[in-house]
Amino acid sequence: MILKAIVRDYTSSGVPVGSKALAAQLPLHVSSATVRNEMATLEDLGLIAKTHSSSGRIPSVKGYRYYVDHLVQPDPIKPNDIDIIKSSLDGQFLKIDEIIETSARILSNLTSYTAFTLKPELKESRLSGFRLVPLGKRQVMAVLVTDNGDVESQTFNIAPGITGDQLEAVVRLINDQLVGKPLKDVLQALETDIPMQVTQYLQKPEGFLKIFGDVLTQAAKERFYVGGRLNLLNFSDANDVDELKSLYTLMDRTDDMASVLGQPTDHVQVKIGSEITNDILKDYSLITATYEVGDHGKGVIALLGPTRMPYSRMIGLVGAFRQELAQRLIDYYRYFDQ
Amino acid sequence: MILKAIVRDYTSSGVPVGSKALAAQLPLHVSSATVRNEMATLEDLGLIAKTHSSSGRIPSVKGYRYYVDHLVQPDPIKPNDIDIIKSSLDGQFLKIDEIIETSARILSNLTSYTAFTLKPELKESRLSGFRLVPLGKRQVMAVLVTDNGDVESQTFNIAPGITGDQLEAVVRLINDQLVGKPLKDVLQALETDIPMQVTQYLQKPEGFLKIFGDVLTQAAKERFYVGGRLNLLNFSDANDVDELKSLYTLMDRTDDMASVLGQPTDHVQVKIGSEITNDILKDYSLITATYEVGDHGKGVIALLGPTRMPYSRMIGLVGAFRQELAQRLIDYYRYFDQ
DNA sequence: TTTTAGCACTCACGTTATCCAAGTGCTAAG
DNA sequence: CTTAGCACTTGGATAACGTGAGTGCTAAAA
Repeated sequence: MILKAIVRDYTSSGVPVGSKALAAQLPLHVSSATVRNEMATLEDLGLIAKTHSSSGRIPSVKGYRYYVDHLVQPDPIKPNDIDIIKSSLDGQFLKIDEIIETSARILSNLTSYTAFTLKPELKESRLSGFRLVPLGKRQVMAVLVTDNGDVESQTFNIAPGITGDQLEAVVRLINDQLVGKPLKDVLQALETDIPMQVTQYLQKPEGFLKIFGDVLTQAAKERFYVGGRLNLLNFSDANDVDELKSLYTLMDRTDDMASVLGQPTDHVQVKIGSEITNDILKDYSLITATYEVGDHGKGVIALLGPTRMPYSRMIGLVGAFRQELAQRLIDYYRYFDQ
Repeated sequence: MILKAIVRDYTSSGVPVGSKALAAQLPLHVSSATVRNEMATLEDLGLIAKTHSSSGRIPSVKGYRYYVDHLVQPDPIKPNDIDIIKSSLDGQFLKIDEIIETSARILSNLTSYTAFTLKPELKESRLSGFRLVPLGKRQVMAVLVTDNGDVESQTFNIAPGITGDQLEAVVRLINDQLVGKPLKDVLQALETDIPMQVTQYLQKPEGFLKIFGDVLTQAAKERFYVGGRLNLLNFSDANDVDELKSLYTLMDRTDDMASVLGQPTDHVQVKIGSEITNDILKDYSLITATYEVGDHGKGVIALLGPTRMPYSRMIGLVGAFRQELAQRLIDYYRYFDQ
């Protein structure tokens, strides 16, 4: 009960909490001396710590962990919040990416933290088609489609002397050889076999290979959205510019972030401080959750905030949001699939 | 001479400069008392100011202005810098946008400030083609091309019940009625005539209209790139989070930034502090320059830094860069145009 | 055995005092 | 017109001090 009160107090006030204030607030009426004794025990257990020898206590990572695992009860979501979520997700979306991106924004607005969303994915995607669409005299658009329904495109200019026939031959080559293969394999083929084969049709294949590689890596990337980047400025207690910089840099490295999020196993999962694999985030906490979209796979939402975040509220919020989002996406697919 | 020395000193040290240090440094050998007298005059003229009653002097906006207009001589660019520029621009680019984007990055790296680049433009662009490319069962890609060579595309899902014929009819409608018109006019037509006409072919035209509107506004936007956003953290002396936030927000508002940059008339132009139209930037300085790409129009590069930036170096750098970039683009066009 | 009152002790933090270096304006002499 | 001299101002760094919130420990009470 005391640990719970300490966590609640500290996360809401940010000030180390002392025995007296605690005693006054507890449902039990015991004196501050009693509380002090208990606190000493909690400290021995490593659940709380002092900032200096005569300060109040703050929860340690272990303390937060225990709180989250055994004590916290998620706040029921406020009607107001659920309204905001519902109405924000209510728009007319013509592609899932829009919904996912909007989700990151909603979640960050609601919490004043930074939110991440990953598009639902069935499995590792495979190449299902590649095309070159001529647009003008020299302009061509490369379009790549995966079996997950992701589309990636890039326009580029082609060097003079290359004919439409040549391009068609190359496109045929790609489609014949690579359709159906996982993108990873295709990327690898691009390093090995493909260049040689393309030389049959193009004298200088570099341009084409570059563009093909670009759309390919683009498509192979996780569909990853960030909302509320600027909120980092609020709660990054460090005025340390360098730390902020590396944080921002990290958030733009899709791969790193994807590995930080991992594939959460639980519905809602909390990683606290040093539990996060990435060192840069060792003073933050991360709430991750999956959302499942029927047979269209599952995605991830996540929330990054200070270690001393109000967990009960945030866990409740993320829990509610994952359900709303899943529902919204199921509706989306129901409409377009049929 | 004294003003010049004050600006040079202050921009490099950041500390208000006093009469004694100044006297020691000047090519003339006069005493500090003399310098003090002159400084009093400069202050009366409003060219320099004190931070407090017994402090050294710092240049005022007016002082910087005078310095930039009459005293500064741009540093010749360092061989090292020119190498960096040349080699960074030397890559294999298949589209101008890549070059422009890279430029922003180079410029920001070189200066540790924040850089902006605008793609060269001939004039206001006009719609030169619109297409819908079917990709899968329900997926369609909308592609819009302007006469400036800009391509904008979006994929989206179409509601069941819409046939290929219907879409083709709509595409024909768009192309018949709107090709050749300035994008602005097209955007306006989208508010007025078009919706009604589209209803002839689609019962629920909202989806299509949304996507068409999206690619259209996207294409109508200035092609605008920012490099070194994070550098703002270095020199924003304000630890004021809110100010930083509004700065970042501003930089993402393409329209606002475009209006801040204006269409510079001179080759290299300097706007200091409150001279910048936007209030948020009143404590910063902006160096803008145009670069001309033969008959492919002209673009803008810009550098945002603190008011106390080393102008001579920055002006020299931007001047050199605009030429390198122009040359690089001319080469680019020469290769792909022929 | 558990709880409590009492008390000496610790430490961060805000306030105040003090000193110092760097600078200024002004006056009178060169 | 320039300069030496001097009294005066100011921000910033450092130390001294008091205060309040908190602690641990001991001994008495429950």
